[in-house]
Amino acid sequence: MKTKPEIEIPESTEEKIKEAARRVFTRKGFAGTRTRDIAEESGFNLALINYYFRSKEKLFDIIVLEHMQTFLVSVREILNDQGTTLEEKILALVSHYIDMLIRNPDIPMFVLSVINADPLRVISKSGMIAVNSDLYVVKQWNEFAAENKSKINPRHLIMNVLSMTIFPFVAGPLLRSRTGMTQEDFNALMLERKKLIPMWVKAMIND
Amino acid sequence: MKTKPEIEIPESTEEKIKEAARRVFTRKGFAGTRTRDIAEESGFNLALINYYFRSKEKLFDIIVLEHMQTFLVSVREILNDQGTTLEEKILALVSHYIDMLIRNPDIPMFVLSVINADPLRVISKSGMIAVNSDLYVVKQWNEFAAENKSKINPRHLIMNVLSMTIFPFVAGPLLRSRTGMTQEDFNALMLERKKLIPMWVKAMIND
DNA sequence: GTCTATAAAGTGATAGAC
DNA sequence: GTCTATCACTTTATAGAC
Repeated sequence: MKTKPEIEIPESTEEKIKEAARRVFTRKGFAGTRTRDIAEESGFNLALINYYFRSKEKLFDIIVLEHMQTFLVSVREILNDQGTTLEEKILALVSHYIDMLIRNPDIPMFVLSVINADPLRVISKSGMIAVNSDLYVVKQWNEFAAENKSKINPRHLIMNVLSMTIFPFVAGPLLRSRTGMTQEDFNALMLERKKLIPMWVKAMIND
Repeated sequence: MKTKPEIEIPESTEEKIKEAARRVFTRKGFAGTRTRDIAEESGFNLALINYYFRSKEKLFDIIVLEHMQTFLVSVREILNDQGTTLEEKILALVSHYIDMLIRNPDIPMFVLSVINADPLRVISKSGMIAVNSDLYVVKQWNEFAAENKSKINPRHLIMNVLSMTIFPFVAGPLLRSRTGMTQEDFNALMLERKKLIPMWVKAMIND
């Protein structure tokens, strides 16, 4: 068994190409990206992309899977937490998403584009590590609704939470180009929403 | 002066190609569309596309402009109406958008993709027939806020209205593929929102 | 592993017949 | 106006040198 080298190995070529691919694919999509763009962005040659990843499509699938995971990871954990109330879950979900989206503002547009281009394919390829009806939050909501504490359709509720949280990032470039708002102004506005959205949603739940 | 023919002329070749282009571009974007796809979809030959529109890019620009207009038309009119209250404007806006989006569910994804790909280019090309600060609604809001009737930041308000109205259509394919919801179920849910969104927004305005 | 060179297929646009 | 055929160029992928 070989020992690991003592010092941190600088990023491998494979990893560098993958990162370059992530940047270019995320910005320009599959059809809009040429393997040459990725090669140039990575600082390596065209042939190396195929050496490491066999094809443009296989490399793209890897990026899609990564972004899906970024998008969905820890959501299940939040919704399945048996130690938090419904309201606390919404707060945690919104807060988690806004922090993540400020770090990765291009992901939602990318993910939605890919899904709209071919919903079935993405779901089969990514395994769709998603939110199903076994989640604790579903049981929790049913109990809550049974006690007649809210009449809002849970589909509207979840739609509103995700809409108010994610949509501003999808529409960000439009908003900024129209108002002259800087990236920092925009991020500050989004951070305000971490507290505001749960407040608005609470009002919806309580009629 | 030549007289117009008495009977309705059937759709011209030019118009048929444009409609085919609209369908294909809207679904697959600029880079993902081949001029051959448009030719096939239209039932005509490749060469005719260039005969009528000179290039793929020029044809694309026409489609973008059309969709921008569909997206923005009558919004200005609604917001500038001096005979309606703020609440009535929100109701009219949401109602108008939901009806339009049920008829054209693919437009928001297309428009947002194009804007995200190159915000400045789109705005210059489309003239961006948009909503500026001269609108009557701005004056109306300022008066409303001056009377201390609401403390909500109008940017959050407009973001919420647009998010809750438009985002479900962008995320529709994802939602439907996960829940097995049919197109009709989805549309019915959206129609419910014509009344619900203004109600929720009203609660936000009144703290 | 990484490069250059090139094959193989695809793509936007046009020439020219009808 | 509409078609077929083809040009000129791009793009993915691979072969083969180092």
